[in-house]
Amino acid sequence: MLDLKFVRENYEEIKVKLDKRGEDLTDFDKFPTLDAKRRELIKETEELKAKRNEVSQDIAKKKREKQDADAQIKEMREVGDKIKRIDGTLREIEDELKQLMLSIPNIPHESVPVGESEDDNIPIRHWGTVPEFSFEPKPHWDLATDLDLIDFEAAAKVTGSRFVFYKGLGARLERALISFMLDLHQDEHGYTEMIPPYMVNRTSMIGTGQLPKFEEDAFKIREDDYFLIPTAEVPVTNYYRDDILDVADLPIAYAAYSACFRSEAGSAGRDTRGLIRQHQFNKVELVRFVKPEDSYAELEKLTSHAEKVLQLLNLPYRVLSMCTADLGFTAAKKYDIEVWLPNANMYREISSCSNFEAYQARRANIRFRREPKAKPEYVHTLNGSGLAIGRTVAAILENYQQEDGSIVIPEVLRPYMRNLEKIEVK
RNA sequence: GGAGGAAUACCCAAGUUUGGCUGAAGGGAUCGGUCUUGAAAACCGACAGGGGCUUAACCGCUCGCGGGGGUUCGAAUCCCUCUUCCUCCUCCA
Repeated sequence: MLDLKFVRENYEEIKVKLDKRGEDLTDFDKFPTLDAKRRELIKETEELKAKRNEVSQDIAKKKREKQDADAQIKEMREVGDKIKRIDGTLREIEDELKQLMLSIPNIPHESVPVGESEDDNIPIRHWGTVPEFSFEPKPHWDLATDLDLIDFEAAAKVTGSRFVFYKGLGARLERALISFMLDLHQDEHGYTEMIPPYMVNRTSMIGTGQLPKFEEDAFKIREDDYFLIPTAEVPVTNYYRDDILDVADLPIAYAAYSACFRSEAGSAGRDTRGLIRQHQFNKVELVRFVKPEDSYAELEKLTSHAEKVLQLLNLPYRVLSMCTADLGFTAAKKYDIEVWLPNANMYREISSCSNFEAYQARRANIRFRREPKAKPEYVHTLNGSGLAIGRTVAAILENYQQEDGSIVIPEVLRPYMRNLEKIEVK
């Protein structure tokens, strides 16, 4: 959510900036009228309330002195009715304005490249060497099935499409990656480990920006109005909803493991095979709460933490700066990290690192105080995958595959795999 | 799931029966000051956040006693509803 005053004072300028996102902004045109109307009604009703308060005091005094106050009571009855009418209208206006503000995306940072589609995202660095194979590299789903690491068909029977069973060393590899990443972020990067609830309420989903606009993307538990989390970002960011943090505690950093659930509405037919696009997948998510002036340096830091995972796993990747059209709804700036997949012969997203500035903090009301008596300010929030586990498994299988179909286990994972060096065909 | 009880400012806690100088007593913590070589103690003072209007700023006004709604001229106090927590029963990993 954007700041009301800021929008009021910079309306035309903001409109131009938001237009670069390619979002439909017809609702935004209603802002000046709604905003003005709201302020007018507030002024009106508050003047009446001031009068009512004053006269009520007078009535109280008269009552105590056993004097007659019927005339004033009658007058205030009318004032009360008027207040009720105005407050009713005001509530409607405020609801409408709130809905409008919740549906306006974040303003892109000035450093974000202007673009019209994902083709305009700018690669800013590459790491690692794309492996050369003396044979045709297999897709990870074939490797996983041949080695009995993952059962796609059984999951389709038991649940439906886009679910998997990890089995044996496959399950162990998944678990090794989770532990490896959590250990790295905790021990080397200073994050506090966290396992959040996998369901959240509607307010939390609004807080981080998934709702109200993207309800169809989430799985919903209808009886309770709960949602399965699409990412640990939602519960972890909302951990501090309505809180005022102590400046001395900033930056606050959590590395959260969770399963993630996505309906993948609108992606029917895309990535139907393999681990790339699942309804349920595991992820280690990095979340940071920082001082506003630090947030862009923090974004670089956060991104480097995610990159470090790939470096230690020795998986080639590149980092892209997402353009205005591909930023997502809530981010002011976003880097995607894409890992090399040999069979697909292309880079695929494995992490997304974003600076939301105060956009989420304003929605979720997360603030901090610079001094004991100072006025609270909104924190800046950031998050990034560190990393998506399923896609990391896919990348390891494809990049570390041998001609005989076996998989060499990356060295950093071996301590988590009983020092196993290789997964071989039985 | 059933039966009770509770929610007041950073924490504890009065006030709710009998609605009106309580927009909130008192204590603790914290911050500032006096005293002291320094500290403690004692004493004095500050201590609610948010929206709006106005102002150069201070001030003033409005909202605010878990959330939301209602009754009333007027609600922390009465009514409805939701949420959370506690006790007992039931169930359960």
